[in-house]
Amino acid sequence: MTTRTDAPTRREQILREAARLFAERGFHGVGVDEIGAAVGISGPGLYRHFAGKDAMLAELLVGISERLLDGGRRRVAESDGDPEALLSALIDGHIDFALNDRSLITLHDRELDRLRDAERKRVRQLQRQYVELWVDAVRRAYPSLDESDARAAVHAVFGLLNSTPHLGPAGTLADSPATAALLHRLARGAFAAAAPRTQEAPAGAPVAGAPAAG
Amino acid sequence: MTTRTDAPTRREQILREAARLFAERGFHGVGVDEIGAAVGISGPGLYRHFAGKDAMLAELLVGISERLLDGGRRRVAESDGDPEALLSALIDGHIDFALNDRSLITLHDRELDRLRDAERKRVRQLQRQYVELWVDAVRRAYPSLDESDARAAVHAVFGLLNSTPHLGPAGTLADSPATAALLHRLARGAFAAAAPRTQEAPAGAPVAGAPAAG
DNA sequence: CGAGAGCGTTAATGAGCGTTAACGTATGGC
DNA sequence: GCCATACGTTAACGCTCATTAACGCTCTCG
Repeated sequence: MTTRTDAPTRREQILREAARLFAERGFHGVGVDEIGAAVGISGPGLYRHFAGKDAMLAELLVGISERLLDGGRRRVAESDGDPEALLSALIDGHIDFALNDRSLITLHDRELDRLRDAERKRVRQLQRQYVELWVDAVRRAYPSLDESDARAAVHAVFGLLNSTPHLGPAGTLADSPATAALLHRLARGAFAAAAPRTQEAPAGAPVAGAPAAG
Repeated sequence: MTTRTDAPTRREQILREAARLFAERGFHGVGVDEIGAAVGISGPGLYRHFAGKDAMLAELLVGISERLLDGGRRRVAESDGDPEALLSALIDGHIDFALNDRSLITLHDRELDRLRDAERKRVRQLQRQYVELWVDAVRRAYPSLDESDARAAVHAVFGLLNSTPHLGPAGTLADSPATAALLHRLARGAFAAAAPRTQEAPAGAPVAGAPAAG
């Protein structure tokens, strides 16, 4: 938790506002004038800080992916070996991020295709590493899960945790500790149910309806 | 399952391709020429079938929302009163949709803001009704859940089920019945874990790490 | 003081794109 | 046979918008 005390630089200010606007109306739906206006300067003034609109998006997306991966790695490193605790820590970390940076979460999987090849590859690689980090943790906690199921479950739980933007306007009770705890329970419950009945992970309700789909 | 046998009309053809393209590159990222090319006509020829690009998006989004809500209502009507079975049926229905119409799922929560006021309101209203239908079903299955938690859980499970676009390119093993079954288990597990320990819904693993989020 | 870096401004440029105009071509009923 | 309708076409038009040009202001450092 390295908290910053110095004032946010103009650059950071721009990035934050751009993230908000991109999340609200999409990359193509936001004009540079609008971004400028959001920080009190107008239009082309942004070019003193960024090479272009694309560069802002790239920096945002790469930054998000790096932060997520770094956080995940840190938690793995700090883990004492208890797989359950590690999984809980990963979930909490992701929830923190999802609740505090909703707009970044929205961007993360929405505007990736708008990047140039180099940056898109880099972001995808970071995302992949983050996913695999989770997959390892999940499989350690639920050894009966095979790899592809674990990966699908991880993607699904990301979808679950990233649902925070749909919880209502930011700043309401939606981002309370209670919501964080609820999301945590949901994620744990999902993982527990992913493993097809094992002895060490007593999961799932007594199987009411036949779950077979299709 | 009202299967159509007659050939797809040009209109439908256009809608399907537009959905795919919008999902891939975003509404603003796709030009009318591109949509036209995808169905073998070019650019302005589309205007014989639609009033404009906006109209295509509107018809897609309204259509999705109506289909989802109708399906949900049908399953409620067909329910024999068993809340567990109803919830399972709703989940299966949503999974079917998510697996078979990935691009529509993607559009559903991504491009809503690009609609004009009237249509946006209509879509939101349909979505709200669909959510409330689920909330009712969930609360019947898990009476100990209070309403706002149930609603948050429903949104989260939608996020979980709608993660299918992230499962890899369509047509792979990702949209197999096994994946559907896995998603079903994940959703049920999440709901079961949402309710804070009740006697009738034996949920959750033996609470390994302290789930409190910081 | 004076030079130059850092930041902004407004005006112009130029491409992309949704939409409309104007103009064919088949088809099917009277 | 002929007119209307359905469905396309290509060629403008006009607007939006990212980017660049050209031009200040205001510090700070020598």
